[in-house]
Amino acid sequence: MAHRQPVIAPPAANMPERKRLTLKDLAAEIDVHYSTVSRVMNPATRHLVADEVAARILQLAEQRGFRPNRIAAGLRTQRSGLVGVVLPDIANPVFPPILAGIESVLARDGYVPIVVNAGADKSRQRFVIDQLMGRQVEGLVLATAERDDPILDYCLKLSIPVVMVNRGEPTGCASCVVSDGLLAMQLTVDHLVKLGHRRIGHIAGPETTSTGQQRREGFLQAVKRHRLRRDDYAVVEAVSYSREAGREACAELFQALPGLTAIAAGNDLVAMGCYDYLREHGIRCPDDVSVVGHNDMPFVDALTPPLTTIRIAVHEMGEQAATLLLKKIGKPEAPVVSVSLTPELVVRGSTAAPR
Amino acid sequence: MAHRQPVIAPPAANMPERKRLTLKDLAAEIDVHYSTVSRVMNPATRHLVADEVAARILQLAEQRGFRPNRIAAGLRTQRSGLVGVVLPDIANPVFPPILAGIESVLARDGYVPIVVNAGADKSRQRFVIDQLMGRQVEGLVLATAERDDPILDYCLKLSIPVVMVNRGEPTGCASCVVSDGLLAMQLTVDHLVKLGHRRIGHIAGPETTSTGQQRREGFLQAVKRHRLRRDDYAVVEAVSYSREAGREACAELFQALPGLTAIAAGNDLVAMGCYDYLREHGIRCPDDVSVVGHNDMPFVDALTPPLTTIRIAVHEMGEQAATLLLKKIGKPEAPVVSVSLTPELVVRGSTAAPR
DNA sequence: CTGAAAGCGCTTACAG
DNA sequence: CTGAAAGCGCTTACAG
Repeated sequence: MAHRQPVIAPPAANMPERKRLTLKDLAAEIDVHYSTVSRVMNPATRHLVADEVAARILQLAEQRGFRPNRIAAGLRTQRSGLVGVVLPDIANPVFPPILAGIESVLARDGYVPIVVNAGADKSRQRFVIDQLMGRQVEGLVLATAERDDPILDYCLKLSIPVVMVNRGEPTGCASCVVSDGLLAMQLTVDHLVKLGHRRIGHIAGPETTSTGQQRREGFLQAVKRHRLRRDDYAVVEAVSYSREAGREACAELFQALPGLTAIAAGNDLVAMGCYDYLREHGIRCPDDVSVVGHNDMPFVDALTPPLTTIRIAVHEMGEQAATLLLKKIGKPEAPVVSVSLTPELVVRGSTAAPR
Repeated sequence: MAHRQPVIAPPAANMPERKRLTLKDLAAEIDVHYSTVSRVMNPATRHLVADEVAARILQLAEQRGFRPNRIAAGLRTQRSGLVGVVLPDIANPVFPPILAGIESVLARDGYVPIVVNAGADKSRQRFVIDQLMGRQVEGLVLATAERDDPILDYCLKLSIPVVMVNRGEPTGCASCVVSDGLLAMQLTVDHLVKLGHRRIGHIAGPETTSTGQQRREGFLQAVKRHRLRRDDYAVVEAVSYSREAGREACAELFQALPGLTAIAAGNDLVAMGCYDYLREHGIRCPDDVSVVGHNDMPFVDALTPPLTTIRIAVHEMGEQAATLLLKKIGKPEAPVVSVSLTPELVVRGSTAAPR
């Protein structure tokens, strides 16, 4: 039912058919050269102009609502003020806050992000990056990184500043900012063990992602540190970070580790898949099995039971990524830096002592 | 714990320190005029060039990875290929899919969105729009619209193509695409009445939003159509679309309409606030009170009980908005159009017959 | 079919 | 302190 309503008023013939103003337009009005106006509009060169003249120009510009054309300026200065942000899937709730973080620090330096949803397909990602390059972005934030990602090589070959966010790449060829997955799993397992659990499964994220790998590693380190016996823990891999994959992996995990009392899920979506499985099989959480998530997505506190999970510093992640990128843009020989943000365990209702 | 790792390899001195290629660079290599290369790079003018020459140029361009500078082209053609998207809050889960929808249709025409998080403050929104204007955006998608929004006037004065999304503005000065709130509430109340409810409350969104207003209106129409008695329904207003405001408004509603058996919430967040209130007061849902949300946000099916709600065509909303905007950009005298998308009731576990 | 030229709106040495 | 000029990388009439 898409109903249309007709035009209310015909386009007024005398509408302010304003061609956008230019330096020349303003200059003509005050009878100075347009280069003078240019100097005044840029705070950094303003001091080159007599105060009185500058004031007059500024006032006129304000009054006319003049905004210098950044595209023209960018062409001349070879700086577009644009940064590309490549996302695998904007609908994933981790990304909005990361984006907000990125945007907030870019804005401080007059940069603006172009956000593109590139999906998981590498050739599509490459296409999208080409587009971005055509638009003269000065740098790229990649949230799509995988192990041995060809896209990263591609960017490096393009010699464009890049930073990876959320997922890293262990090669040290480009900066990245991630949440510390080793520590996260450490916190998770510590919590579970302290509650008394001795038989714990982990549902890992895909091995192609750095997060999946690192959390798996962290889990393994943690159970060993607690001297769990080989046959008292197990890891299965979810084919993707999704609820459905979580449900399936949960079934597998019960096969692999019968009698388990706790699950460390690869992320919150996977944890929700565990909830689904448990409910279907009449297994109560946390009474029979405890579940811990990862990410602290919005509203996981409203699940039943409220999900115990790892909170990652997602806004901060975006800020750091943008900061690093800006630094790299300003100084291409800036060192490659790998930032690892400290996560935090949020204990809610999905974990309890085993029976 | 932000640990830094040193540079792995020093920047190779012989790195492809590639200045970005230009038309002239390519032209020089094949010994044609750069205007010829320009004609070839643009599919629309390609036919002007001899096939053999065109093929050679295309091949070289491909080989060199040449991407024409869209900034320069934009300056020359006065078309930036940029569209601004102004969001009140990107963290709100309605927006990501809208954004995805917008982006997908923009991409078809070679446009790209610049997304800015402008918050709810009008002067900040104006600032952000000024920024976007400076970047020569060709049009604006506003997701921030309110009743009598001064920002809309501002855009109109700027005479830049605008379309509003998610929230509308009844003045008919600019196109908008929204979900049909009247129908939504109709569906909601029909469902509740059919279950046997006769004492129904509505928690409306803020009156400053078109959605809040329209849904309230829809609720009122629907209860009247069902001939509910004046004292068998009530409306209270939540100060914002948030869980906390929902919880507070829910308390008020129980004051205003004691013995109510069903709540039509202004949106899912508000519905979650109702869940909170009910739980705190030992009122069971749906046994004692049924709750219906609005939006079908991700994961509300995982709440306990799974939320009955109104699904809005959120991706489609973005697509339509972008389509309308592109049309307006191409033809400024295009009529103002108001698109209203049909919502759908999704029945889950939070509604049942009253006891 | 191809080249030469003008110009989009800026910035920024270079003179004066 | 201000002006005049060149040039960023394109597109597109205009000639030929």
